[in-house]
Amino acid sequence: MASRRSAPEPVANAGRPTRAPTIHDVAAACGVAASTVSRAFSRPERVNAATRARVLEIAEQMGYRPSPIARALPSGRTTTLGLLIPDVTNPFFFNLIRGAERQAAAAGYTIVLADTDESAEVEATLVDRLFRAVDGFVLASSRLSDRQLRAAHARGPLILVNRRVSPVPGVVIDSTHGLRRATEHLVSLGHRKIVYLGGPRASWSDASRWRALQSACRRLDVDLVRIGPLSPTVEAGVAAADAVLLEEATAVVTFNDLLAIGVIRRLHARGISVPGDISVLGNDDIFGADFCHPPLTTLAAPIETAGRAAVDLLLAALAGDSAESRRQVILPTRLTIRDSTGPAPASSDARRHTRTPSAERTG
Amino acid sequence: MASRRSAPEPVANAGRPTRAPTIHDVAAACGVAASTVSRAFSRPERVNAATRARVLEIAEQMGYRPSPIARALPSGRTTTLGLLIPDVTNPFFFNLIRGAERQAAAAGYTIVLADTDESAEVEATLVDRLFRAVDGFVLASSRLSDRQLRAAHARGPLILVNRRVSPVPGVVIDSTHGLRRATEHLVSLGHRKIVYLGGPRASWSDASRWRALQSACRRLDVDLVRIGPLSPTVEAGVAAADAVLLEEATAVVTFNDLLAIGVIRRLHARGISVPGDISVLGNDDIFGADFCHPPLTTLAAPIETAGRAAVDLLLAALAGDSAESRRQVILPTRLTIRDSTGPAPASSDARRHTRTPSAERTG
DNA sequence: GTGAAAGCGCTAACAC
DNA sequence: GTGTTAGCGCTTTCAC
Repeated sequence: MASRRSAPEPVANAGRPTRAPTIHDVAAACGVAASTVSRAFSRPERVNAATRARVLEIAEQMGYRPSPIARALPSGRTTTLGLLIPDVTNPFFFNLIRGAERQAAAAGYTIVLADTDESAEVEATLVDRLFRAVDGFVLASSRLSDRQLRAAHARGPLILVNRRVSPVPGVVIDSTHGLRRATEHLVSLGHRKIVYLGGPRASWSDASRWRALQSACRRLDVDLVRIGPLSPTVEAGVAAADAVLLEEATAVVTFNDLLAIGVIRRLHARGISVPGDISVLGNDDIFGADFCHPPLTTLAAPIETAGRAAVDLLLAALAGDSAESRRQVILPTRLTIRDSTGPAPASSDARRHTRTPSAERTG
Repeated sequence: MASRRSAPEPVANAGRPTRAPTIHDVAAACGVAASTVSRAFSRPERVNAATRARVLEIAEQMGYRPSPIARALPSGRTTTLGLLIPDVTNPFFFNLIRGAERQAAAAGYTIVLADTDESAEVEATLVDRLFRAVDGFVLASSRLSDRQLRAAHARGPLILVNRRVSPVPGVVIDSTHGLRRATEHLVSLGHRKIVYLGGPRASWSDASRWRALQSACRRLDVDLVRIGPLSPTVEAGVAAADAVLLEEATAVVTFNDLLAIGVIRRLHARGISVPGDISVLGNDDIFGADFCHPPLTTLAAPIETAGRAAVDLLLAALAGDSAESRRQVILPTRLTIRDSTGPAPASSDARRHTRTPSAERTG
């Protein structure tokens, strides 16, 4: 927003800003060198208390504000962190953004937010473009390849969220334990066959959840089938619900809550009761999971904590704390039982709705 | 993320980045002057096609990326837009952020996102701090005073969302018409007394909605009382529900959907039916308004469009289009009828729940 | 069409 | 403790 040329007189020409005062203007007004003004702001302890006070006061009077741009050029530090998200409107990321933003702000850093539109190509372009403009990156649910991520990490500080690529530091939400609890929960309710509604193809979380669910189901000897990959949206859930019915399962676990909400909506529309006929279990516990109908049983993911932790790791890396910055933070999920899961229907009931799918589809 | 000193050799020292190649490195490798390399990137038409091609190719090979910081210093342009939001976790703003982000990205701009934590002071500090780091601001639901906003506008490009302060350009969502429709809707259902649950004290939208509701109620001769100011959250809605009952109204209109969801939750907990005993009408149509229980009748606000429009105005201002950049965009809301509003109960019923509030409160 | 040179506003040695 | 002097990597006149 800097304009140029004109002198820094306090002319009130609204809209057409006058040149903002620089360090030199302040220096001249104070009768000191520019470097002293610089120090008064960035290294206050290295300047005489009296002169510092005078400099600060006059600077304040003149309306002087240090230019972050000019400051960043010689120092190499922008006090800015890049946060890349596949889809800013996915509610899953809201609290991630919040956590990251809060933690960054607390440390005097500003967040540059960009949406990669679920595209590896866009993501790569953004990393390239922002590389010199930020001190480091937090990449949430990155769609880049392992190779690309390692290369980016070699170029500068980089933290991954929900992705694990050695040796890049990161924070992952581990659903392994939670999905075992979830499976036990379903089995205890009499469910013997589960459908998993998978997430996006390139999603690390999806792969990880699928593996965890497979292992839990094997151990507990329950049938498991997978449908997907699916876009992690309500609409995709609506569209997948009919396929779920064809599988003749009594329970469905979804990659995320959005899919779960979509499935429930479609099942309701078809007159199928949740959890009476089919139990639905989500993942993430997003905003709304507690007030949808029925309230969703889901694996709560501590995503705000993850955002905070990612920024902490990044700040540690920037501070040169190599031990801390090599860490992998693992956050567990927590099974949150609400009303979308219930006892499996007696087997005849369970199948009534799915035995004649073609007839029902026309309804 | 620039490091310094070391030569730009392609050493594979992971984590410790080598100095990134500059325009001078490329120039040397091409046997041209640095200014030619500069032009090849920023003014391609002013350089011979052949040399341009060579420069671009060698630059690509060397992995050269222009530094946005260094570029911004002499040019004064950062190709970055500041977006300030009172609360990034408020779902109302999600689509605003999306709209702004998409529109900015399409024009090659990057969004710097900051959360003002609903505080005028934090907001003022952020504007100050980011002023020289961005080309302009979009302030959503600003908590600053009119005076502060005019001053900021005089310093540089600034667009307001959901706030109207002449002569600062902006986009507002006008609920006047929508609230009249909403009131008619309620009156047609037999409601004669409405409670309005107000939003934050400093909210322009709240004042505007209150005025619109007053005028609609006066015209239609229905009783209207106001409760608030309230924080625009589910929790505040829960907490305000009991006070609503004391007013012996049959309908409640809330500043936003979050409050509506909170009110409904508390009413349910008390065994009061929505819309059987009381109708609830929200504002905004946020994510979740369609799948909460009962689905919310609400005034849908085109907030993503607002985000897009705000960035458009800002880009116009940056392009020096003074006509366009002085515009006020007004976006209407749309009454979306779902299931949280219904016929007013017969008057004896309507009062049963509120006549003995102290007795009920203990239950 | 291309090069040389002078900054943009600040930081960071290095003297004094 | 403070001033002097170089830059940081790029853009931008101004010559040629």
